[in-house]
Amino acid sequence: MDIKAIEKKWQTRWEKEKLNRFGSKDTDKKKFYVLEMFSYPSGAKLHIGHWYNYGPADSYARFKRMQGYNVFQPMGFDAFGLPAENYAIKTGVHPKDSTEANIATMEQQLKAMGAMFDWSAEIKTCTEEYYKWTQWMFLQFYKKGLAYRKEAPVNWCPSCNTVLANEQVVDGKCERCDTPVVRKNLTQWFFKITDYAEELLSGLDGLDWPEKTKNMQRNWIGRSTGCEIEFECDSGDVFRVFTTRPDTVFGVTYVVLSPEHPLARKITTPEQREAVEQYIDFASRSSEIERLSSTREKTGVFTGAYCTNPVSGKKVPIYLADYVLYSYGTGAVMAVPAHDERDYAFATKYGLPIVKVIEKRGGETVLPYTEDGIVVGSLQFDGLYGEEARSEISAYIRKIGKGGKKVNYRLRDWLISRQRYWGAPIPVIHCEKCGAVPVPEKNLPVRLPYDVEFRPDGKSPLAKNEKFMSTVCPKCGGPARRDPDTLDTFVCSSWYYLRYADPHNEKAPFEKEAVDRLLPVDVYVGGAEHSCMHLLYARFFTKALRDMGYLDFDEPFKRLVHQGVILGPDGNRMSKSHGNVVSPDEYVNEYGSDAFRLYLMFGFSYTEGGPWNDDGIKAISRFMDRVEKIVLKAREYTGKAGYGAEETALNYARNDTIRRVARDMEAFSFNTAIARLMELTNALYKYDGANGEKNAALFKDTVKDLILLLAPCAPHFSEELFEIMGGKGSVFEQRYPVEDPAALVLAEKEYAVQVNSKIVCKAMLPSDAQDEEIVSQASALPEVQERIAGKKIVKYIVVKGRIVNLIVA
RNA sequence: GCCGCCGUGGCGAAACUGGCAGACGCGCGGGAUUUAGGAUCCCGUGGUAGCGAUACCGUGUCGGUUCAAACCCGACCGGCGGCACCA
Repeated sequence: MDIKAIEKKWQTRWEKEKLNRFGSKDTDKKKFYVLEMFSYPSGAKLHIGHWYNYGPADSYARFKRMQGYNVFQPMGFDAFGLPAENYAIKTGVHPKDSTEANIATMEQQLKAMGAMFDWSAEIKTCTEEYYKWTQWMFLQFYKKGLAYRKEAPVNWCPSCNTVLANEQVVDGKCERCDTPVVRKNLTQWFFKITDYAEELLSGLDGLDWPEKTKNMQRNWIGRSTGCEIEFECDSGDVFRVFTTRPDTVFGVTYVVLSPEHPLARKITTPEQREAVEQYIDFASRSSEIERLSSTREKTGVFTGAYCTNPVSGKKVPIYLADYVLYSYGTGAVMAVPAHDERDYAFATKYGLPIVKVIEKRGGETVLPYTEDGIVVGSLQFDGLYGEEARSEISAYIRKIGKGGKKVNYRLRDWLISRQRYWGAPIPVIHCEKCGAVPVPEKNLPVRLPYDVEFRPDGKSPLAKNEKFMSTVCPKCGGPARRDPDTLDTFVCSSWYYLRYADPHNEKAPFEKEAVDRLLPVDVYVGGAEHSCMHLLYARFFTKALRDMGYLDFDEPFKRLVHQGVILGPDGNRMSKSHGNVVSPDEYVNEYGSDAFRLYLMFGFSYTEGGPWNDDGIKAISRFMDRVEKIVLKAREYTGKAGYGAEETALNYARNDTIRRVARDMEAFSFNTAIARLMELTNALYKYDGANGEKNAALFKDTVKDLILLLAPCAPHFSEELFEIMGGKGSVFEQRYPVEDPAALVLAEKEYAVQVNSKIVCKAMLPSDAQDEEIVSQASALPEVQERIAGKKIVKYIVVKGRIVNLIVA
C-alpha cells in the first residue's frame, strides 16, 4: 500500500466533501463537543507531545462520530505569549511574523495528521478579530466589579521582565525560566477570582475529572475554616487576626503582625522605632524563597506596643515577624506558643511566656501540643473538646462583637497585567482628571502596534511607543495615556472554547444560543500541567460570564482527560539539552501518520505516557500489514460452509471484540482497544488457516467489522480498506458496529474448577445451568472425584461462567 | 509536615473493580518457507525442580479480613505529584 498516496487521497476527499465540518449534514443528531487544548505555536513543528494529545483524542472523536453523534472538534492557536517575544529579542524576527509562519506550518502538519478538525471554526488568539473580544471580556469584568487595579507586592521575574500570577511562580521561581522571583510593589490589574473561591471548590465534586486534578485545585484554593478575632491596641487602633484554633485563644501570649501590615509603623513606640525600621527593611530584602522556607530560623522584633485579648482580657505584646504573611488571612496572627510549633519556636527564642490551655485526653501533654484536646484554664469553656470548643468560642466572640467564624482561602486574586509586548493590550486609558477610564466598547480593539521596541528594560514595551500611548480621555476629551501593559495570555485561553461555538461573529464574542447549544465541552483532553492555571481560570470565566447573563451553564468542561507525557528513549523528559528529542516527522514519513498514531495509542497507557521506543512502531506496521492481507483475502472468499463450531467461535470473537473495543475507546484505554483488534485479527488468521470449507459471508462481515472498529484509530488506512471491500462513501459515515448479544451467549463456558479454593482443572460447563447443576457436574469430574472422595461438600461458590469452588471437609 | 497517586515477567503493559495473574505486543527459543539473509507463517516463553504428566513459589515488605486478595484493611519500604512558616 502506498501510504503517502492514500493519506493524500483521503485528506483531499474529506476536505472536498466537508466531512469534518460540524453539523454540515447531521443536524438532527445529538451534539458532542470534543476539545483538545489548542496549540501554542512556539516551535515551527509539531512535536511528539502534540501528536500524543491530538492523535488519540481525534480517534476518540471519530469513535463518537461513528456512534452517531454530531461531533464538533475544533482546533486553534494560543498565539500570544512570551516565547515568540523572546525569540524576537534573540533573532530580531518580529513576533507577529514568526507566529504567523509557525501557525502556517503547524496547520499543514495538523492537516497531514489526518485529524477531523473542523477548520472552519479555527481561532488564533493574536488576531484582531479575537483579541478584540478578549478586551471586551476585560471590560465586562470591569463593569461587573471583577477587575480592579491596586498597588500590591507582586511577583516580578527579573529575567522575563514582567510580573507573574501566583500560579506562575513555582517554588519561588518563574515557572518559565526558573529565575528566582522578587517582590515588587506595583500598581496592577487583577481579576477577582477569589469571589468565586467557594463555587470553584464545590463545583469540583460534580465533575468527571481525574481525582488528582480536582485535588490539586482543592489544594490550590485552600479553604480553611476558623475564626477572626479583633484585638484593640492601647493606642486605640484595632486589627483582626485569623485563626483555625479559637479554642486556644486563652493561651495567646503575644500577637504578630507581618512586617508589611499597615499598623506596623503606626503602633511602634519611639524606643523601638529604630529596631522596627531595621527589621522591616531586612524583611523586604529577603527573597521569596528565603522567606517561604519553613526551616528558616524565626526572626522578629518587638514594636513596644500592647493590645488586649478580647476574650481573656489579658494584655499581650505586639511583635512583627516575617513568618506571618501579609497576603494570607488578615496579615496578623495571635500567637499561642503552647499549641503551635512556629509560635513555640519564636517564644522560646524571644523568651515569651508559654501558657498551656489544651490538654491531651488520656495522656501526657507535651508542648507544643497541636492536636485537638480538652480546654483548660479558659473560664467557662473549660472541659470542652476540639471542634465543640472552637465553635462555642467562635460563637462567643461573635456575641461580644469581636469577630466570629470565618472561612479563609489560600487562593489569591489573579494578576493579569504583563509588562510585555506580545499580548492583548489592556483596554484602559489613564487620564489625569478622570483616572483609569475603560475604553468604550465601540472603540475596540485597542490595536497592538507593529512597530515597537520590545527589547525589555523593565518597562512595558508599549510605553515607549508614543503613537500608541498618546490618546484622549473618552470621558473628558482631554489628553490621556493608554495602559502600557498587556493581558496575561491565560486571559485569551480562558474563553476560546466559547468562541469556537460562534467563531466568526463580528458583533459579539458569541451568541448566547450558540454557546448554550454546544457547551459544555463533553470531553476536554490536554496536559495535566494546566491544572491550577488554565483549567481554574476557564472555570472562573464561565461562572463569571454566567452571572453576567452571557451563558447558562456552570462548568465549561464536563469530562477531562489528561494524556501522559512521552519521555525520551532514556526515560528523561525530552529536551534539547538532554539530546533525546524524538521527532515525529521521520516516523510519519517512514510508516505513515496512521501507523504513528496507532503506535502512540498502543504502546502506552494513554494517561501515563512513558519512554519512547521504536520497536513498537515496527510491531504496529506488522499489524497493519496483517490486517491488509486478511482484507485482500476476504475479498476473494467464496466458501459456502454453514455454521459449525469454528464459525461460532469466530462470531463470538467478533462480537466480543466489538463490545470490548467500544468500552475501551470510551475509557480512553486505547492500548487495550488495539490489543483487542489484534486478537480479532489473530482469530481471523486462525479461521482462515483451518481446514475445511469456509463461511465467506461470516468471514467478510467480520473483516468489515474489523475495518470499522479500526477506522477511528487508523483513519486513512481504514478508508482505503473499506473501499477495497466495496464500501461506498466514507467509512466515517458508517455506523460503529454494535455487538449481537445472541452471539455472545455460548452453550458452554470454561470454568476453573476449584476444590478448597485450589484450581484442580478447567471444564466446559453449561452456561445457563443453575448453581446446583454446575456443582453436580463439577463434582463428577475425575480430577475432582479424586480429591473429594470420602469427604463432604460443606459449601460451594459459583461465579457464573468463571469459577466453581467446592469446599470439602 | 499535610493531601493524593503508584509499585505486577527480561521490557511496554493487561486483569471485566474481590473470582483462572501476566491479555496484546516487544524480546527470546524452536519449526516451516528461502541458495542465503530479510520478510512472512506456525508453535513455545513468570520462576524453580523434573525427560515427563506434575509439584511448589510468585503482583514492593510484613500481618489481617475472605471460600477466594494485584485489588479490601493495618503497619512499613521505595517512587511520583500537589500544597506548605497559610496561622
